[in-house]
Amino acid sequence: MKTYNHTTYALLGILTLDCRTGYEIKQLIDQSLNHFWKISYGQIYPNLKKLVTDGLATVKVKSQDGKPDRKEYFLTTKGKEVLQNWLAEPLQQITDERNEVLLKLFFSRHQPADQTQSLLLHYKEELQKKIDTYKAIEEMIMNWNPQSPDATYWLYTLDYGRRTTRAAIEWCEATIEKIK
Amino acid sequence: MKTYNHTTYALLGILTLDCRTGYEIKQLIDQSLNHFWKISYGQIYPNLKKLVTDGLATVKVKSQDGKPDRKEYFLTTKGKEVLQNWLAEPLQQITDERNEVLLKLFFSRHQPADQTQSLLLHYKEELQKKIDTYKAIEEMIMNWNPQSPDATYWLYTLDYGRRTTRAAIEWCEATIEKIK
DNA sequence: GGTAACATGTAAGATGTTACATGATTTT
DNA sequence: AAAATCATGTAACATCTTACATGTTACC
Repeated sequence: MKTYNHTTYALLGILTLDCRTGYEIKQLIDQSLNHFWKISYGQIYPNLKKLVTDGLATVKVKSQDGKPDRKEYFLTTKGKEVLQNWLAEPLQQITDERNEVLLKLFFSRHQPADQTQSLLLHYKEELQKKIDTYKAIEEMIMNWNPQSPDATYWLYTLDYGRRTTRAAIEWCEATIEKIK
Repeated sequence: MKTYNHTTYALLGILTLDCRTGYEIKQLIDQSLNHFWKISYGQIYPNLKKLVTDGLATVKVKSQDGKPDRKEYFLTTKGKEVLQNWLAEPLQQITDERNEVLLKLFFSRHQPADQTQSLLLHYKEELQKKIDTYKAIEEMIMNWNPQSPDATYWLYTLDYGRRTTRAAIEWCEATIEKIK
């Protein structure tokens, strides 16, 4: 069985929603997957094209008056199959963490203690902003369609973000105290 | 001020330890930074070379009998400065998460509930293995040199891993329950 | 005799980011 | 008049992974 990259799977998943153009996909990701998955136009457009050549999607060009043309993408049966097969596959990586704060902290004996403290303080503030974003995402999901069978799963991913971010904030506080 | 990539900063940091060759660096990272920073030989060797051409390190070739030649790298004053400047800089990204489990979960209405449960169960098991690794890393740090001024910071990074992983495990348990 | 540990490296390919390019309409 | 929104895309570059290539010694 052929394998595709993660970007492809993300696109296949999003196409099961009513999200059809590159532009819409980018927006949806920025609004609801952004906390655990990012994607740029430089990935979206070439990969959408590839979906079509691989037979995973079809495309229809729609002219709109007053607005630019839209290229609407639709999953094929094969595309849906590939998505479901991927879901059923075991995980490849658990987490692909690359944490810049921890990298800096690891070498922090080479800087004064107060500099390390402000590093952690800054990090804590960013994490608190993240918590605020989660609130905004939750509201967006609820406004969108809370009865949708998708919504339940989306809220689970949010809960993950909240719990782990909260744990990280607590770690920040504890570590700032220890450094004092 | 010129900027370098993260791999370069990681190498500069490691060269402040008594870790001098590409091989040793790889080992150290696999043993103690691995939970938040990974690196491959394909990054290490070319980047070490670049450190020298950029004037951040010098290299001495040592012949050993019975063993292959070692190329030992040493930080220059400029190298130490670049490291310290980077430590003092504000963070570029908070976290660069790309979480495959969450990506799958986000689209999990396209698979049966029991498949999603086993996805989470598998994830939970992997997280528990991670907790075990933290224990092993802690022992390694304590055996190495617990009095070292570095060790304190290393333990902080470990604590981060433990706290956030524990939170993730709790989330797994709660979410598996909810899906039932 | 085989494998693990020691040791250095390259080449190809996959993947991702950033900046640029275009252009209409709508809102401020 | 300027900026934001809608909409599509590319090219250059940065970065990372994987597989391959090479060779010795020590241990089982």
